[in-house]
Amino acid sequence: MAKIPQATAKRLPLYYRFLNNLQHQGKSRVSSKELSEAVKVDSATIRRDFSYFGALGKKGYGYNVDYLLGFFRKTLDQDELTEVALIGVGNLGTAFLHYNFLKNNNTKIVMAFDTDPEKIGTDIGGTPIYHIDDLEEKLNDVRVAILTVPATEADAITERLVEHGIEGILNFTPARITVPRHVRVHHIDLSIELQALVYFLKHYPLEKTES
Amino acid sequence: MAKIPQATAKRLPLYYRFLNNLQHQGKSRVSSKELSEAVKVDSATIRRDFSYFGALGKKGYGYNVDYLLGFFRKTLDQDELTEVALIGVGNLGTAFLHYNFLKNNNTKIVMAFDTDPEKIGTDIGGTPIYHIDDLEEKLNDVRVAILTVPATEADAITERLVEHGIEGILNFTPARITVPRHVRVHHIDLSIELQALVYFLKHYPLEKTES
DNA sequence: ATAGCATTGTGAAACAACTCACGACTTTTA
DNA sequence: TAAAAGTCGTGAGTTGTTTCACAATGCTAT
Repeated sequence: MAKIPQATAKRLPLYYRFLNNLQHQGKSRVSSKELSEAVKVDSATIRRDFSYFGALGKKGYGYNVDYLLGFFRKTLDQDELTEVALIGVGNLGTAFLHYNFLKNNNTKIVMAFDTDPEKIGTDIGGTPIYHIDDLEEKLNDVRVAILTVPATEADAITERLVEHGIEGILNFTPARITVPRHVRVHHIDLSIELQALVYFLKHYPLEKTES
Repeated sequence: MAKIPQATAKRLPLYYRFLNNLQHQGKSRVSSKELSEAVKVDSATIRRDFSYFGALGKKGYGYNVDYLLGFFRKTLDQDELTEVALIGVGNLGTAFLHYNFLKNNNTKIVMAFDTDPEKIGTDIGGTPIYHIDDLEEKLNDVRVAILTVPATEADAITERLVEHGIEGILNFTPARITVPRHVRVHHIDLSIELQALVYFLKHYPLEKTES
């Protein structure tokens, strides 16, 4: 399968989720136009995105929901479960643990780590919480971590994760962590997101007109 | 001031924060190369970003931290405080309320809303929590909202926010909310971010080499 | 002073993503 | 069966962003 643009890849889970909803509603067909309105992505972009996987639709008809969904399930490895570790069970971490039950997910948080003795040994939503000291012992072959610790801890823990052979980190701390090139890091910086929104509001006025 | 590329605008808060750190450390000069290593952005990109604001550096020397910082302070409206309302005081919402105290921020959450009677009337980190029924009464001229409610509530609350004249929404629900064109919405979908990371890990192998 | 070094600022090229617009084909309607 | 309507898939153009690479210039050391 040829390489898909990254921008497209980021939209796939969105499409997948919506198609799932449609299927549950019993809808069997959908057009790029309908999809567009629901997920707020231009219909031409949606058609282009789908076209990277071949001709999935029928002219004059649209897309068959079941077929499309089956296709995405394979493509997104929706069958295969990726195990994830959560580091840092503060408010943000806890939010993730509750999120965990979200359907249509090929990922599962299978363990969490913290230092708070109140939390160690308990579980949240079925996910056990271990002491961070036991990281190496418990981690086994988990390859993906969500980092929701205080920024000051980020570097030290990253180093341990890398040492253990982690492959991907979803970093919610403001620290820009340093990793070897074979480790993929996605940064989500909540403070920056808010500041960026505010900046755009002030400097990039939107149209005055209606929805 | 001419329009700055959006990609650049999103990086400004990052630069700003790091420069602030440098200043606190007493450093008075910095090069694009150093900056690059710290924030993980290519040094040419940093120079290009800065160049949109004019010639801020000195060849052969780098940038003066104080000067640069002063410049950004103005540019990012760092003096002006933007008030923000938080809708939904679950785990994620609570995380934001604790975040609130983050320095170097031109934004402040000044009120929060929920339906849980346990929470109404209390405050978290100094931010009062009101009942969502009182949204219109309390909101006053707050123009920006962070939406951390269950997905099922997203549309109804969005409508009320829009009706009240909100200008920007940072949406953490998986729902793709519908708003008039003059309202700016940024979506942050935690589940999608995780799935995208996993997808990239499987389909976009990184170099084997060292950091 | 002067030589050598470091670093910026930017033109131009490369890359990535989005959007338009339309031909081709299918479905629907009458 | 024929005409009309709907929708995909995509070539080509557009826009936005990153990166290269180097001349210009100021800094540092002696």
